[in-house]
Amino acid sequence: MIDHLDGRVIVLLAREPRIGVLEMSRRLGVARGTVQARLDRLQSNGVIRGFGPEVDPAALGYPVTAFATLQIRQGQGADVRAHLATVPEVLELHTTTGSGDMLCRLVARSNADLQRVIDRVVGFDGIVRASTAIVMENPVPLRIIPLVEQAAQAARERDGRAERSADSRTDRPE
Amino acid sequence: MIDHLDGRVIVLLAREPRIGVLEMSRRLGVARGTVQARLDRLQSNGVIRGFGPEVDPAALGYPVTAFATLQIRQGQGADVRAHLATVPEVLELHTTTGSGDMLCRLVARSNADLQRVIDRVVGFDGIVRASTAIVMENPVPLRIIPLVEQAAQAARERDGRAERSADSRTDRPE
DNA sequence: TATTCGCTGGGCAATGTGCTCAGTGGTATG
DNA sequence: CATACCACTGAGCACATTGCCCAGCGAATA
Repeated sequence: MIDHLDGRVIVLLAREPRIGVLEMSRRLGVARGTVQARLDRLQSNGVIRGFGPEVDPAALGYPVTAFATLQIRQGQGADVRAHLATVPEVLELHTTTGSGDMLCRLVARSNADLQRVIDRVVGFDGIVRASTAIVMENPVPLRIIPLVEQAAQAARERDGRAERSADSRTDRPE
Repeated sequence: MIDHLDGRVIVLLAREPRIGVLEMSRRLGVARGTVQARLDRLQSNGVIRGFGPEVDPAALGYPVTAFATLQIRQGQGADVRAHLATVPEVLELHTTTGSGDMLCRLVARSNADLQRVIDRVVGFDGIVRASTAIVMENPVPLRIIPLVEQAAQAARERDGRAERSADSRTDRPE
């Protein structure tokens, strides 16, 4: 999937997002064209979806986050999805196995405002029941780097010794 | 919190992340320095946390996503948090109100692999029970733009008519 | 009225970008 | 074994962008 150099590119990019290709090539000890090519490949692979700004809902005035588990009336799934997509406070929606049918992440301006949001969310015919859990703390914010490092490490071991020699040239660790 | 111009900056940045400040200023019809200043302010405000690459776990070889609700033994919260932070497959962790005590997002290489991940997650003393919901579909991937637009619109209405005249040129308020 | 603040529009040197090229060493294919 | 292919290197080039400076302007504020 991705090799060790790819991993280092991603990690570096995650740490200093506004870094340029040239500076990256210097840090990684490879040629500029190589970094360029890796980046292009990672993006066309879909490994890197984009570089959108990470916006903090709290700073936007929505400090309350909650997760709602929804039970859907049979056959209404598509309508419910479309409905939820129109609610800006619904940041994310998944269909799941288990007791609930859908799980969505909500934000609101306050606990009181959350009531309004939930009313809007469940105020739709196909939704039978909703159970909500308000987020108090977020000890591990959404992260990907540990997984990238694990994937890169796995690649290193998979391609293993065969790469070692080339490795010392193309993939020097920092 | 943010005004209309801030909103446009964020939306534009979300749509074309690799765009430069100069090109932005052209698109938005304002001076380069203005965009520069707005961006700096948004970042120091914490509205924009960063521009980290968005990595797709599926493309990394982790196509299975799940949400686990954990029940924690009283007083073991801190230990559990520390434990979960060491598991790369734990992408996110929240403490919540409601029947569970924590909610975490997991990824795995397969359904079978998910078992391994869950075993690792719950294989820790402080965790009493875990209930897992596997994600089937993701009709609304994590998004923020609708919320940004709503916040920007709210600002526009809040500062309202008073700003109208200036608006067409400077797009001010805060 | 004087001050402050945000925005404009311009100019400047330094830097980075997109692009191209030849050369090299591994790896697969015939 | 020879060949083609692929990824990487290192270099060069024209061009655009950046970071930084400035003076001027209008509106809000004291």
